[in-house]
Amino acid sequence: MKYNHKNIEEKWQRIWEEKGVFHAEENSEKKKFYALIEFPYPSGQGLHVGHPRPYTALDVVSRKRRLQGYNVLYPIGWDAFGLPTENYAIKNHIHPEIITAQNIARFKKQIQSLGISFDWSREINTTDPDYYKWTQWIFIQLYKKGLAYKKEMAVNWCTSCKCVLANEEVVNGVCERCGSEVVHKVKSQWMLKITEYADRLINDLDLVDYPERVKAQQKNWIGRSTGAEVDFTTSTGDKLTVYTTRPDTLFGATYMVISPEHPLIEKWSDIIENIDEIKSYQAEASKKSDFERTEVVKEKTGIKIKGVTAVNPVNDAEIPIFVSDYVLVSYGTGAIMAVPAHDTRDWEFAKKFDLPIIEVVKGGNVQEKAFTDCATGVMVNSGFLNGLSVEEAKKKIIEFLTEKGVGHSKVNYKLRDWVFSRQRYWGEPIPIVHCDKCGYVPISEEQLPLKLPMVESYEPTDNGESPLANMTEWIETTCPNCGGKAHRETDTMPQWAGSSWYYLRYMDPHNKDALASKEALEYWSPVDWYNGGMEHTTLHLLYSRFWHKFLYDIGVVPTKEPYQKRTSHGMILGENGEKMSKSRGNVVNPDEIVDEYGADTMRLYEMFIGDFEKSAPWSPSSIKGCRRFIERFWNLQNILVEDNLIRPKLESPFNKAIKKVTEDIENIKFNTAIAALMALINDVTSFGSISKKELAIFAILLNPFAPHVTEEIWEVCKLGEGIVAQQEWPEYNESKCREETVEIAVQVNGKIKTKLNVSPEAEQAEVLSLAKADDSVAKSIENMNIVKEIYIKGRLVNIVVKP
RNA sequence: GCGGGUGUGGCGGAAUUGGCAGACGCGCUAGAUUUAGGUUCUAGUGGCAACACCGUGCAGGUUCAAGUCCUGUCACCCGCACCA
Repeated sequence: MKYNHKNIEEKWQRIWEEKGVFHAEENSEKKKFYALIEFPYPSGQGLHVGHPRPYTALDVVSRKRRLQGYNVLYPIGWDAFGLPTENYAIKNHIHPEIITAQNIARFKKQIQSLGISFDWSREINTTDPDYYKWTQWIFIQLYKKGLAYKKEMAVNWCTSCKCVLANEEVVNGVCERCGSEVVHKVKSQWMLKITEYADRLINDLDLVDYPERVKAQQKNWIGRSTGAEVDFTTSTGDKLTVYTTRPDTLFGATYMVISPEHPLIEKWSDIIENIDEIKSYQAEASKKSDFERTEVVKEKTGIKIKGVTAVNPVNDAEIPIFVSDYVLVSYGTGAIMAVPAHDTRDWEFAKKFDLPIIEVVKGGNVQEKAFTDCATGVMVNSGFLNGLSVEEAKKKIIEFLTEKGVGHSKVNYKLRDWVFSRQRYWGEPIPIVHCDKCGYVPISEEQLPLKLPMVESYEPTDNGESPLANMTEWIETTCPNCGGKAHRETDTMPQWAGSSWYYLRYMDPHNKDALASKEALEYWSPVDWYNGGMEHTTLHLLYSRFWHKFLYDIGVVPTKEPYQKRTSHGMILGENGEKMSKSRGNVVNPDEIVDEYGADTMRLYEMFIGDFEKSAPWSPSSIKGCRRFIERFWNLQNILVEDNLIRPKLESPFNKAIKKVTEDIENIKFNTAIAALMALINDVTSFGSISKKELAIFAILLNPFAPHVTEEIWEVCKLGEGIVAQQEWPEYNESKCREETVEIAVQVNGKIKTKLNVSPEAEQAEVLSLAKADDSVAKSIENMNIVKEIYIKGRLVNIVVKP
């Protein structure tokens, strides 16, 4: 009876689909469980073996939850807008819609061959107008609440994609997607005020169960810092405001630095004596790409502004002002007070330009290097702050500044508002028109969806306009407000738009009147378990938390947070330990594995490969071990006996296995759950037979990992009513997990001498006398004084002796 | 520099409150079955000639007992980074 995975797997996939076994129930009385994986981008490459890892993991959880009596929602869809499809369309002159449909068909077939228990009746697609209607609707709500706004600003411009990027999409100064150079370009862009939610995005992390590394990374990205804004007056009579986290060091501020883009330079252009020099510095700074600006170990550069000075508000000292690109225009106020004694960057700058360094916190040698690690120090050279601790000085100086009206405490964030426009074709059209009279006006909600027009060419234009800009008939429209002439916005939304709310659509995917019904949102919210990649922590995960909080504020969703629990899978690497990629030539296609070994083997190996949260290299030979296990399981029917009970000898192995598998799945320790099942099969085969009852339990335990073979054996061996997927998850009995005898170690002075088989309940005296009866133990304690005797029940005894 | 993480056999990886290091799998060795290869089964498999001894990145410490706790240190990975 050789196991024929092809016939059997196809058969069960067909049965599940026909019976709708994995469809989430409507109006159910059962407790709900909502499991979510990040929906894939259907690329032209098809799946590689990394994709199924998270799908299988949450499939295991979902299948287990169904067996535990939950109404489970485990959906899938397609995040199908995006650049690769558009680029392929341009190259091959095929409409992106057609390519998307082809790619989806391929992905779907591949995923279905794995037997993942997705509810395909709820499949969604972000490029479907019935879907993006609601993406546009959310944008209009954001606009109405003042959270979407248009701004002329320097944006990240990818020279190859010819498109604007969000800060989050720029990695090491290059485009995250294509690796090309990113430069700054001033453009009018749609922006979303994610910064308004910065505090809540940090604080509400306390409400959710995310891995520490995810929380830390989000907090780090948002970058909240508490400090003060301080106004310096200048010799021109202007106010120059700086942001500092160390207002306590104000007496040590010996000069100021403003960024090359600071607006006061323009204002002072007639007064500054060396304006030409400053202008050329500005020009140089603006030419630099992000890549050059972020290059490490760069020496500080800068120019002193001649003809303008500032006055330190605490001691009226007159100090010089410099222009330098080490001060960023986009953070704080674009200007700093420099305290070289206690800041490394200021110190380097001061040394180079020979500026005074005044120690204001005792403890370091500030002429040698900046003393920055000074949170516990005492203030010196600081007038009325002298003798205070840093903490006290901070409070006191803020009081002082506030009273004088020259400063106040201030919270700052590294997080920037979200650049939301893309100059591309294959995205959701932004549902706004511009009217000369009324300005920007959203189109009326009845007119949604605003569909993408069919065009001949999707080429990005060289002048930085979207391809839609050439579509005159589509652009020209009337103003929904005044009925006058107006033209449509030609930019589209970024790929992150559709994925910022898709989990809500799954709850009620066919709803025509709302993104989802109130009832569905109430019943299914929040997502109970969301698994996704670490690379989305500061992109998708942060963006969707922001949108969700907004929807909560306007009363659309019932929970503050979208995802209750987040886990993150490790990457599956190529055989050579490197990241799988086409260019490295180490990509493994799951189709080959499914074809040769079957979906069950593939699934099992994906889960057994290593710790789910860590990356692991693909190993073709290790897969064989999983196939062997499936076959050994299948062959259990050869030693099946008719008994319908668990035989006493196997009570402990079965109870232990149930406990281990039950707990390990919850703790995302899939690898050890499988190891426990392998250990169980070793116990059973060495015992020599398996009863119907035992095989039934085994089949249910293994079912979440290997659903096809377990269904088949259930049917062939007539193990019970219905199919495995409709059974109940087995219970274990803690007291029956114990063996009749346990092997305990016998140590003398912590060194193992022998091992004993005793009852787990054996008393100390009994075990010790047995231990001392052993030859090697007796030899070790001969002529020695016994100092101490330790007995840990079921584990070991240790006899401590001294000469 | 800041934040997070990881170091255990030839390989992937196990190890509850400190309590037998190496579960489970791969690979390897030997034997059985087979015409052969493969498959399957049985036994073995941290190092070493060893029942001694040595072994969880390295150096100390606490303890009857340390992969696990403490102090110091090294290496690697991920994220952020001239963020005032």
